[in-house]
Amino acid sequence: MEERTTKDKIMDAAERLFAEHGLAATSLRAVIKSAGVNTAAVHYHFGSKEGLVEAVLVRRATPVNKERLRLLDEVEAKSEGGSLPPEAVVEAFVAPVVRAKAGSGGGRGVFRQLLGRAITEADPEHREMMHRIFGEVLERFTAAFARALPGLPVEEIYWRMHFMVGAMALGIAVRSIHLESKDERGDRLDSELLLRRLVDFLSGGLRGGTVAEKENA
Amino acid sequence: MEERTTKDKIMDAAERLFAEHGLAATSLRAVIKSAGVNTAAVHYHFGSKEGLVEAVLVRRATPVNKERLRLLDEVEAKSEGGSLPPEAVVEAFVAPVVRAKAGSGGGRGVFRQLLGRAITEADPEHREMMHRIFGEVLERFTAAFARALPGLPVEEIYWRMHFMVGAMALGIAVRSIHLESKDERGDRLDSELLLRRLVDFLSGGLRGGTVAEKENA
DNA sequence: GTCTATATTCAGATAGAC
DNA sequence: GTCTATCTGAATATAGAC
Repeated sequence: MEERTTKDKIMDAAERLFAEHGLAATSLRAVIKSAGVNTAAVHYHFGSKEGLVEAVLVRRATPVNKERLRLLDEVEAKSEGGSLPPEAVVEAFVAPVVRAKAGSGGGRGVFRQLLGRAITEADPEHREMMHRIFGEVLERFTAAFARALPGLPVEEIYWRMHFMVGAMALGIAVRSIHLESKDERGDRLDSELLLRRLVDFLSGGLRGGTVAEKENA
Repeated sequence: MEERTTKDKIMDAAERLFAEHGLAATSLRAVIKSAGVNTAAVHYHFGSKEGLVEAVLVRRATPVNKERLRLLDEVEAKSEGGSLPPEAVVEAFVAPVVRAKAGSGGGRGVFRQLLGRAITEADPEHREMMHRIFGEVLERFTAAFARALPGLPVEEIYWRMHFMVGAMALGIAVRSIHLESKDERGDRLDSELLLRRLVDFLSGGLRGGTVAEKENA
């Protein structure tokens, strides 16, 4: 199978345009034109624009989530039942997203859009989609953070995971702005630098004091 | 002047709809209908949809930024030329946003949308607008963080401020989901709780180690 | 400053032949 | 599975009377 199917052509074009112009601002017409496929093909293969959006997101998120869980497994294996280093868990959570390669179409751009959506859109349908895509990973990491940070209430962990996601999202967004003049090698190096900065910041945040402690003081 | 002008009616309606459905998803038609004004009034007063968006954002951001600078002035005055406590600077930066009252139309919702936009939209026009609205405040706080965290390179401060903004944005977004069943009193209390959680997390993050330190180790 | 009416463009989605 | 042609609605924006 050398041939890129119509479905793939559509997803590749959509991903590139979503990353570049945003989800809402990208029309199916633009996707169709860019992919060089027939007008009716999108509805035939994906049913609706939302269907296409989800398909594109899932295609990128699947390997990223798999890598996150693989790294977390490694960290847990190394700990041999002892304590988990918070930095290592943070890194397993963040690194696969930051490193998601631009590849053909811009995986990072798609994640940037997706994470931005998590902020702007609060409707139930959208939350369901996010849960389908990230639910399992979030549960696994919530448990891991609970182990890495004994004594921190689960509710606090829940909030801090959201703070982490937000910080990561804006980090990726800002980086995408600073990126235009870089070649692939510079891109790679910048990824690692952003990752180190994020891990430092987030690890420090996770170790911060808690409201409860202050109330008891 | 008891009368709400047409301009105000439009801005109030737009703000409510922007907060509820998002900027892109809100049509001028919906704004016009909700405000009960004439079809051409929006273009007459604001020139375009973008003009309306900016007017709404500026109206909310102005008092918030003023309050941020007032709080920062207080913190700096208290320090009397000595060291600045990072937590106090963080709180001055975050509190006015978290506390922005829903009022008539949902100030917080508008900020949520705006911050989401900061992530999803990377086009130059949009960045210019953000700079017009937040540039001055960001410069003042960059300087304050530099004083509060001596030894931390300016570039690191720059990145950590972005991480803070992202964490704050997702915190506000998640809170807006958990909010529907609360009355005004519960709303107020939750604001303060989220604020404490954010300040704890962000202060911890600011104190985190740096890439440079690790490279020199 | 405000109104009605409308121009113009483009969106998402479908029908039905092949 | 893919094509052409088109429906239906909605978007932003403007013209020109009052």
